Amino acid sequence: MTSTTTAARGRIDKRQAILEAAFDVFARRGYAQACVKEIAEAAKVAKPTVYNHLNDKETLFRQALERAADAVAADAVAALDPLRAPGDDPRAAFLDTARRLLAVFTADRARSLRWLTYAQVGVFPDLVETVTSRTQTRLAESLADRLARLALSGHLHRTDPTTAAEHFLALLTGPLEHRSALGTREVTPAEVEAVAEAGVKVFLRAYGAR
Amino acid sequence: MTSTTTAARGRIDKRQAILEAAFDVFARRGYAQACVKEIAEAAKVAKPTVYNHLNDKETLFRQALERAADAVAADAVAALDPLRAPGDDPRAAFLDTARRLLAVFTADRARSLRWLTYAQVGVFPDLVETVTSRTQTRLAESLADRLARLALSGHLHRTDPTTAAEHFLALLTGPLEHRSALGTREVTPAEVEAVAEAGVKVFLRAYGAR
Amino acid sequence: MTSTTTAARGRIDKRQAILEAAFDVFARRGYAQACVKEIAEAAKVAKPTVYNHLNDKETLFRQALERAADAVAADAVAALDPLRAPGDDPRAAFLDTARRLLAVFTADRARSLRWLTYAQVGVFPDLVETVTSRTQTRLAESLADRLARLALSGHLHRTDPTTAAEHFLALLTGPLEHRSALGTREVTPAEVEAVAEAGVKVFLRAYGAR
Amino acid sequence: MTSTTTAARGRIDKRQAILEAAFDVFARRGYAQACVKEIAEAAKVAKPTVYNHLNDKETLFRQALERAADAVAADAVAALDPLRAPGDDPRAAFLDTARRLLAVFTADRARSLRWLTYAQVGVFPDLVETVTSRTQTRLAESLADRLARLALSGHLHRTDPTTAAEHFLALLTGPLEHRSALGTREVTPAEVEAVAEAGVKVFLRAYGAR
DNA sequence: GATGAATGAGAATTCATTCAT
DNA sequence: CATGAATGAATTCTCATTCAT
Repeated sequence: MTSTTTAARGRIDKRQAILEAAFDVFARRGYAQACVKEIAEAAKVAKPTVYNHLNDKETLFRQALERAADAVAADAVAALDPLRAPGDDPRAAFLDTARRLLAVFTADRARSLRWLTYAQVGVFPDLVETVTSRTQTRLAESLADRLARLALSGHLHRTDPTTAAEHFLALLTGPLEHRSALGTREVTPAEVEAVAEAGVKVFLRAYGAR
Repeated sequence: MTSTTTAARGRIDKRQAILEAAFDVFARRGYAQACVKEIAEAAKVAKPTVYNHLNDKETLFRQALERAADAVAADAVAALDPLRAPGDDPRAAFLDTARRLLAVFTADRARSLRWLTYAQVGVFPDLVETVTSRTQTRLAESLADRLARLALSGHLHRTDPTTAAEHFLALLTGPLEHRSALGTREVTPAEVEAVAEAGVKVFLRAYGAR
Repeated sequence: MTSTTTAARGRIDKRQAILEAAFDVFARRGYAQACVKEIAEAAKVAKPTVYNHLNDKETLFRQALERAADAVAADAVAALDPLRAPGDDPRAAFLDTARRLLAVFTADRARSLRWLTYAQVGVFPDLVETVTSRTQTRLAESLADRLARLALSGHLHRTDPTTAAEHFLALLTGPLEHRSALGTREVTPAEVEAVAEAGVKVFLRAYGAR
Repeated sequence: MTSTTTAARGRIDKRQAILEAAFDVFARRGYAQACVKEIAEAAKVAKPTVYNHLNDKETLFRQALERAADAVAADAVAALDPLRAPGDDPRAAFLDTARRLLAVFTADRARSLRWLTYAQVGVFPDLVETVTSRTQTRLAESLADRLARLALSGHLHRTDPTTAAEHFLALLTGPLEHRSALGTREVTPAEVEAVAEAGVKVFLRAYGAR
């Protein structure tokens, strides 16, 4: 009865488990240093099973990264929610968004994704395209949309929303990357808060109404 | 006497040649995919010679990266020169600096250095420290120094120069990385110019005097 | 009743299909390079079905070869028909037989069978026995029988018919193999005809009456 | 002093040893079943050394076969020597040659070479070309040359020496292959002698002077 | 000090074969 | 009986590293 369902789910589950394990191992070791054997063990599957589901080490890597990229993108875009209905005080909405975005960016998954993507720029350039378009670009565009509405409603100075979005994100991620030394140093919550506040302040001074 | 000198210089030259070749090959292939044989060939030396000069593949990598980091850092810090004596129009000085910095960041060496550093975050975390402290940190601090002087001399609003420096750099590198898709897409000179101008404009609107 | 019959026939058909597919794939790839998956696909069956019908890859190979050997042997022996009632002109009968035999030997199935048998001489020596006894030996003996009758009836010189049969076959297959470079080079019909004629001529000069 | 010589010879020796071991192992196991590890062990070398000298398993196979082919060819051509100066009794010279040729063909190396070549017809067709041209073709042509001279000197009937050569060889190898069941059955010296005598007898009856 | 040759360890990938359905 | 999924065992090949010259 449920047997087919179980079987199908079992297969899907196994695939998911493999991709998850793969992302973890890749994140820990890097693409080349990670070996399929270790991934298989982490996913509690036999090595050939990995090859049955994902033909290549390369495919495995790509799929794992794309999956992570989608998840990160979803989180990041969700972080823009406060800007939907900013109420009277846009500053609070921006600050809220900033905090949420920084939380997403400092989370393990996003950090690992950044590393892995960067690391393979030379080897799989098209993968970088895929990942960045699913994360950075999508996020930047969503943000640009919000900023455009805010400009229309008089909450922001009228300028190119694309550039404004780029700047908002840059003012958050730039200092964060700098302080965390590309994610190798722990950043205290206080520091994160400072980055958020400083970023929002500068952004609003440059782009705020009037 | 001269012979020893010549020999010593020859030895040093060979070492430099190896490190240079190593950086090129690592940049092209990535750490793990690069093989010592290829590096030796690129440096026109026999493989054991590489091992004579640099004990390990790891050592080779570290030294090559540190060497490149020093070069990039020197270029970047030099790009701050216009801010030394900004004259009457700080905007022009900032713009000049911005253009120079972007030129440095888009150059091959800096891009490769970024990739390689990011790529090995998981494997050699301390290397990231070394490289970032020699490049980003040093650059940020030099810039902060300049900004402090400019604030004192009334050319800038008085705020934390460290944060201001972070923001200035972020406003340039963030959009650049975004548009170049981490360096995989070519960025036109016009776009670079646009990034410089937009960044400087926002920076000055937020940090400019008055 | 009918259902059982149908089922049984279906089963047998499937078995035949598998063996046929197996022979094709083995012929194309060789024993070791051929993989069961490919055979299963060629037979339009699932892999485990192959194992249900034929326990082993080895069994599969043996059966496929034996089946092909029987077919080739039947063709070859049939090619001797003209020698049954040679009429007044034995030369014509020999020539006819020679042409038919050469046609059988150059056909794909016989060629593949030869290859595969030879190929596994070291691995399955007894298989060679089985196959050669079903093909070469059987053919040589049938031919010897015919030659004996022809000798009795005065159409041939009286000699050991076994040796004569060997020689007749050798005079055809030897040059054929030589000219086709073991079957890798295409042999034109004209060349085949030349081989047949030269072989028969020499055979009759040596073994013909008087 | 002799050091360089020793080193160079050492390298050459090692290469020869590898090729020899390879041929043995291939002959015993067949191409696909033979594993490089075993070859390396047989040659008393580390596995990578094999790869240093011969890039591929395929290259290894080809070189080993070509080497063996040259050796076999040399032996076979040498077996034709008696035909050079046949004296008054060509029959004796042919018989001598026949015996020698059969000795070459029944020797292990030639048998293995035949197997291996045949076995890979489907996989490396060009290798078959190479090997057969170095052995069969070369032998057939040398023999044809001798036969032409013998025809000119009146010892043989005048016919196409190429065909005659093919027939001579076929009359020897055909029965031999048949009786040895492609080399899997032992053939007694008496049988070999019988094959030689019968072959020569038939050949001379067909091609002898008058 | 520089080099050609050799090696030990390890990794991706493939495949015959077996479960569970 | 037929099949999709899973696995254990092997095998080819690569590479950092070390000798011997």
